[in-house]
Amino acid sequence: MMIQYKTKPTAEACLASINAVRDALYVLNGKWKMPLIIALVNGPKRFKDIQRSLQDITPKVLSKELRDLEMNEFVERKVFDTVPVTVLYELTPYADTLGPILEALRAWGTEHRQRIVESRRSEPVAV
Amino acid sequence: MMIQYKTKPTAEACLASINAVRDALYVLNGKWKMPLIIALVNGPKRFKDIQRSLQDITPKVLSKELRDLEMNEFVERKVFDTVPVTVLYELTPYADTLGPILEALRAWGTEHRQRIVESRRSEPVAV
DNA sequence: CAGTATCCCGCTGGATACTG
DNA sequence: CAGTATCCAGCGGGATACTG
Repeated sequence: MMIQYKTKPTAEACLASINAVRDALYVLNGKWKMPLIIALVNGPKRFKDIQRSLQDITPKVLSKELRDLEMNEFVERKVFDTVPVTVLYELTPYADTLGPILEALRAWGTEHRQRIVESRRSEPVAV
Repeated sequence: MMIQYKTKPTAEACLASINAVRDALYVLNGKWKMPLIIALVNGPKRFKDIQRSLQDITPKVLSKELRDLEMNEFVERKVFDTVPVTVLYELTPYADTLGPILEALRAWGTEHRQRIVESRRSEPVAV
C-alpha cells in the first residue's frame, strides 16, 4: 500500500490526498523549480552560478523561476552595492520544509535511473 | 539543512541530486500524473470512476495520462469481456515505490494550504 | 555580472462533439 | 461505458541579442 492510513481509507480521505498533492504541485510545477531549490541548498548563490549549476537554463527562464520562488517565499533575493552589483539568492526557512519532498524525489530518481539503465542492458540493441 | 549528507556536501553531490530529481520529474511531470496515481491507491478503478475522482479532467487528457503511466509501468490496463466492455486500471508494484514521494507531497500540501489560509486571514481584505 | 527584450515553437491541456 | 476526433488557447521554455 502506497500511503499509510490510520483508519480504513475512505473516498473522502483519498480526495483530500489528491487535493493536497495538487496544492503542492501548483507551487512546485515546471521543469526547474525543485532542481533550482536544490542548487541553493548548500548556501546562497549568484545568478550566474545558479545558471552554471543548472547547466542549460537560459537567463530569461531562470529569472522567471527565481521570481516565482520569491513570490512563494522559498527564496530571498539580496542585492549588494558593489561594482558591478552583486546579487545573492538564498533559501528561506520555508524552503527547508520542502526537504522530505526533495529527498524522496532524489532517492527515487536515483533508483529509477538505475532501473532504466539495467532494462536497457537486457534488451536487444536497436540500431 | 534540507538534504542530509553523510559527508560534507560537494558540488558533485549537489549536481547528482539535481539530476536525480530531474529524472524523477521527467516521468512524473504535468498536472495530473501524481494525483491520478493517488486516485488508484485504494484499488483498481474504471475510466469513468477515475474521471469522477479527479473532478474536471477531460477524457482526452485522462486517456493520454493513463497511457503515459502505462508506458512507465506505473499502471496496468485490464479489459474484461463484458457488455459493454469493462476496463480497470490498476497500480503496479513499481508504482508503490512512489509512496514516499506522494506522502511527502501530501503532507506538505496540507500544511501549505493551511499556511495560505492563515496568511489570508491576517491580510486586509481586498475588494 | 545580472539580468531584459524579442521571437517563436511545441506541448499541455481544456471544450465540445462524436463512436463502438 | 470507454474512449477518439477536432479545434484551439495559453504558456512553458528555448535561441539569440542586447542593456545598465
